[in-house]
Amino acid sequence: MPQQRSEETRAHLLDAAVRRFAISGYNAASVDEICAEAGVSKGAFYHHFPSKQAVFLALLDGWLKTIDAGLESMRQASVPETFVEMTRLLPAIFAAADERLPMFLEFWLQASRDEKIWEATIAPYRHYQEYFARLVSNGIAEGSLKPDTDPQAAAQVILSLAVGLFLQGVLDPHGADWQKVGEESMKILMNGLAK
Amino acid sequence: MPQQRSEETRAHLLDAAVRRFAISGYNAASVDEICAEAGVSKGAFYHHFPSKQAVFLALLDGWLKTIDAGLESMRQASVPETFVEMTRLLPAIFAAADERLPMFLEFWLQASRDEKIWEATIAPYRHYQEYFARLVSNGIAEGSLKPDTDPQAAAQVILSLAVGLFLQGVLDPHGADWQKVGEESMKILMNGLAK
DNA sequence: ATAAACATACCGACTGGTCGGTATGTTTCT
DNA sequence: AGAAACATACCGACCAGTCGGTATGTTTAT
Repeated sequence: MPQQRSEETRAHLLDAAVRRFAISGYNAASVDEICAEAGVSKGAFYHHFPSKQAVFLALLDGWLKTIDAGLESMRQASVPETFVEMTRLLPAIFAAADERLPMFLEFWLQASRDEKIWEATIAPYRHYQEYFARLVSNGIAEGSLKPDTDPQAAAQVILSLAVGLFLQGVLDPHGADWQKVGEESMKILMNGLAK
Repeated sequence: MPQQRSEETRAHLLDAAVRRFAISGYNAASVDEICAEAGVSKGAFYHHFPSKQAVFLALLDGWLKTIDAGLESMRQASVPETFVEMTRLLPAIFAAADERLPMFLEFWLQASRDEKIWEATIAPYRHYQEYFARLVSNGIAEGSLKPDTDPQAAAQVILSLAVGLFLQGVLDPHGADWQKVGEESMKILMNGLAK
């Protein structure tokens, strides 16, 4: 019977890793720490994962899939109004991050210094920008958006705003009424893009 | 006349620290590394600074002063148009950061986990938000801005956009035409806020 | 049926290396 | 002389990853 615990142990390790990474950060959280929290030995850790980075990448992969699933279900819900989609998508994209965003950011920083890791982990995020750019293009074609809007740039602005909002919101949770700021930012964005 | 080359050595250490922090990051850059780049010994380092963190705080302090100076000179230039001030201020605020932003972010992440460090280092940034909020309030009073705009929230949006833009621009320098994105974001922002 | 042969899951002591910081010099200026 | 301005050697803690070993399975040959 203990033989069958394999998957369970792996799950425990992943779960413990999330918590420790979220609390201490990717670098500060030691493998020993994670093992202690998972209640297993270091041997078990290295039996399931080849390295510390591998656990993080496994977690990251899971979040990316969650986000993609959210994006897909949103696409299938087929709300015709592009702006409504936009405003609903921004929270959805970051809902899978929440308190885990700081560790993701920490990893982002390290990845930005290592091109191989960057390409393998962060670069895939770029397709969200393409999605927003398409929404903007549709809006222009429909005539609901200002015709001189650059879709690529606008998409970048939307994503930048989202990143900035959540970055400040997560790292400075007591600094502002983020609910209100979120609504206000959407209002400004929509006013600025609408024809 | 100060004894020996004390001030010069200190300057060399600060200069070396900036470069190493920018290249390797705050944590990864070791004190030995910084000393080697500065061409002095570890003893010299700990003669001038009580700790590794102290060097970083000294650098941070310098940047904050640079930013404040830029803000002040901008205020004295007394451009009456609030929006013009705004669009000019955003680059000014981050001009002093540029390639040093990643290490600042790394420190930000660590500070967010330690309230004392946070209050001493990051919290003072909040006064920029007050400044933007005042600009928005003025705009509403003048009648050039939508009257239902929440100044605090709008200021937060402006700062969030700036943070998001520069974060993406610095960390993903090849990802977009950041000049164009910057202009586009200002256009959208101004359109969204103007009455 | 069962024992031998093998595979998987896990343990925990240990290693090699790193790094912030310190203790103890030595030199140089006043 | 004596204090400031360094230099050098070293300490102790930490930490990712390794490795020999064990316990608990599963498969295969008889």
